[in-house]
Amino acid sequence: MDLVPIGEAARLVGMNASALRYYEERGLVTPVTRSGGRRMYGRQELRRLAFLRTMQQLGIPLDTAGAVLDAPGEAWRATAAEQIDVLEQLVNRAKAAQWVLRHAIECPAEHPAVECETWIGMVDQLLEGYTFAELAGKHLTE
Amino acid sequence: MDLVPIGEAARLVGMNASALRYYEERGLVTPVTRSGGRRMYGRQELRRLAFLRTMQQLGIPLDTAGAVLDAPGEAWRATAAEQIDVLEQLVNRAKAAQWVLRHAIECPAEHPAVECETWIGMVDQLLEGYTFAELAGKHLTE
DNA sequence: AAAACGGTTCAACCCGACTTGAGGTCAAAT
DNA sequence: ATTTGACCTCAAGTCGGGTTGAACCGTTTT
Repeated sequence: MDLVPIGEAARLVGMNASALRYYEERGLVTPVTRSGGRRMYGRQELRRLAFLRTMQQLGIPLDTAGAVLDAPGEAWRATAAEQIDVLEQLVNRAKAAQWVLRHAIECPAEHPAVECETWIGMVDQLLEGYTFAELAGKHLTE
Repeated sequence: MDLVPIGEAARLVGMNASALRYYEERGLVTPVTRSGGRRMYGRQELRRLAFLRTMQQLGIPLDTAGAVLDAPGEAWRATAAEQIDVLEQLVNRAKAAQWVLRHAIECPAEHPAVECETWIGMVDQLLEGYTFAELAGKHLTE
């Protein structure tokens, strides 16, 4: 079965052993067995860890990610679908932020944030579409 | 100039007023002026807030995002370039996570995480490339 | 004139996600 | 035989990013 102890498991998934104990405490990943009190992890557990870590790094709360893995019956499908949307928005925002930054580093201006019209327009667009649609309206219409 | 007080500014950028005070305390965004003790924000400040908020939501620490806006001289260009890379990785991971989830919700298996070979293969790939390259080697080679 | 509204300060608290430290166990290497 | 290394538990601490609450201050509506 090729079971690995906590230190090795942690190394394999790129986390600290303390984090694995913490995940266990949270009920997210339980070692498949214990040999002489020591936690032993199998493939299945490493996969869970890797999945959870990936989602966590993307800003998905651990409990939400855990629900995709463990929600009873068909419930997990709904959670998974929601997370696809969350990730979609993440990707869009990240790309928008990249456009802004890419422009900035190519910009001849001393500092785009204050001098460059293109930067300014891009940042204003970053805002539009999320909560900021009113900017052009009520206030601040130069 | 169209200055707005803190509550309106917060509403426009989709944050709480308390967060704007906190950003000020951190030295990230200072109201352009105060009128009778009250913070007043202009366009420039709203843009800073929106940029910072966007970066923060993507997992970029506030200080790092602030450095893009304020690093002296040309230093900000290097920080910006780094953040483009960070965001690139973010996008790749998010897409990988989406693939896994998309497959999962289409999968006929009771629960992909335990039953579906495709899911398993995808999660294993999530790991490869980040710290997990050794999985196929040393341990756990079934 | 008094209540409501939106602002102010400051200190304290909260939350998620861990990490750290003290004190102990056990097996293998020196 | 003892030291080293990896593990154990449990309580407490840390860090980023805020929020909350108390006590207060000016307008402006009722």
